[in-house]
Amino acid sequence: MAETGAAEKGSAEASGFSDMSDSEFLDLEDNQAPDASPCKPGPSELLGKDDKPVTLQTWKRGLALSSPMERFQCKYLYVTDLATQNWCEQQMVYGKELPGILAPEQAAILDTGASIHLAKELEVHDLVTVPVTTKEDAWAIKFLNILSMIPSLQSEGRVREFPVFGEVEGVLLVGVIDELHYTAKGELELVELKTRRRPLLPLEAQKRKDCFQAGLYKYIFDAMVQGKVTPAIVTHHTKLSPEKPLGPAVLRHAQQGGFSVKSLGDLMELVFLSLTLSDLPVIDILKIEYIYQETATVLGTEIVAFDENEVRGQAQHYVAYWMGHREPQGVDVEEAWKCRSCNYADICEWRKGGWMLSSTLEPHAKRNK
DNA sequence: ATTGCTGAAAGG
Repeated sequence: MAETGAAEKGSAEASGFSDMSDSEFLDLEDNQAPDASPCKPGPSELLGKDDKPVTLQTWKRGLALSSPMERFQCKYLYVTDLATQNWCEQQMVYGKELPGILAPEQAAILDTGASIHLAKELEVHDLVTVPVTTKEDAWAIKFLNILSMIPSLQSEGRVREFPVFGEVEGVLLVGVIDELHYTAKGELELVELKTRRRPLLPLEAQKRKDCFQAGLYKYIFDAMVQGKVTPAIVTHHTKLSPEKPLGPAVLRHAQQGGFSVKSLGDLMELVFLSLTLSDLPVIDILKIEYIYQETATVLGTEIVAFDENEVRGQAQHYVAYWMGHREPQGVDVEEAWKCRSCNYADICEWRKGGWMLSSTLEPHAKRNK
């Protein structure tokens, strides 16, 4: 009785999925662990929580292999993984190693943000619960969502929670764009909504992280509509089986949406064609909106200047950690204030050794002051 | 194959 589930977000007008209850979806959200991630927790997972003993091979796979990508057993990364890395890479790593230790008040803030995002989404989509058992099913839902959203965007001019995926510096990056819409001028605008607990403008570090996140979305979305994200690339990273039969609920759903596909491979080809032949432009404008959670007041808006080389350069730096090309690093001394709100501050190796040491061993800086 | 598997983002 696999209780796996996925929520399909479809436009009511475009696909006629309007009459399904969303209560099931909400229950699903409540039961979800806060730190879901495409990576297994790593070492702690290998200590044999079921009856099976830890084999030498498993041990080696878990600990001796070089790259974090392998150690955490990830096939892909989330866009938010890299964004979190931008905030503090060391904190992101601890988050992967020791998941699920979030302070209650932090969790509450995230929860409120998630609710506001969901409410926004419900303004333009209906949520449909589709039971899935395999990862092929789960990806099929993602693809069906794209297939229904493209015509929605082109006819109604707006979609929310648009799935994106693409190869960035050798790894597959997966994410969801908050909102895409056409402006009055006919430009395609991405909106990244950020809700805030306090009615204050975001600090530079916050903006930097959010701009990077938005930039990554554009980088991936543009690649998708330009035909650079092929079914072969996706299957290569995810190890999906294009010929594996899809679950009955997923097949039924595809039919209801008017898509005659018999396999995941068909579906991927269809998505590829739809992305490249629907006259979708690249994203023209990147906008970040900061909203006060309590009153829904807009605190600030950032229009991000997209610099492809800049985004790719940053991505390259973060991916280098995942590939095992370099050790993780924490924040610079100037940003040590971030540690105040970090759950891992007291165990942080970077704090113990790294910056504290390097800052006291800077003879020139000391003497010149 | 003994060899599996993953909603992304939620904010600081």
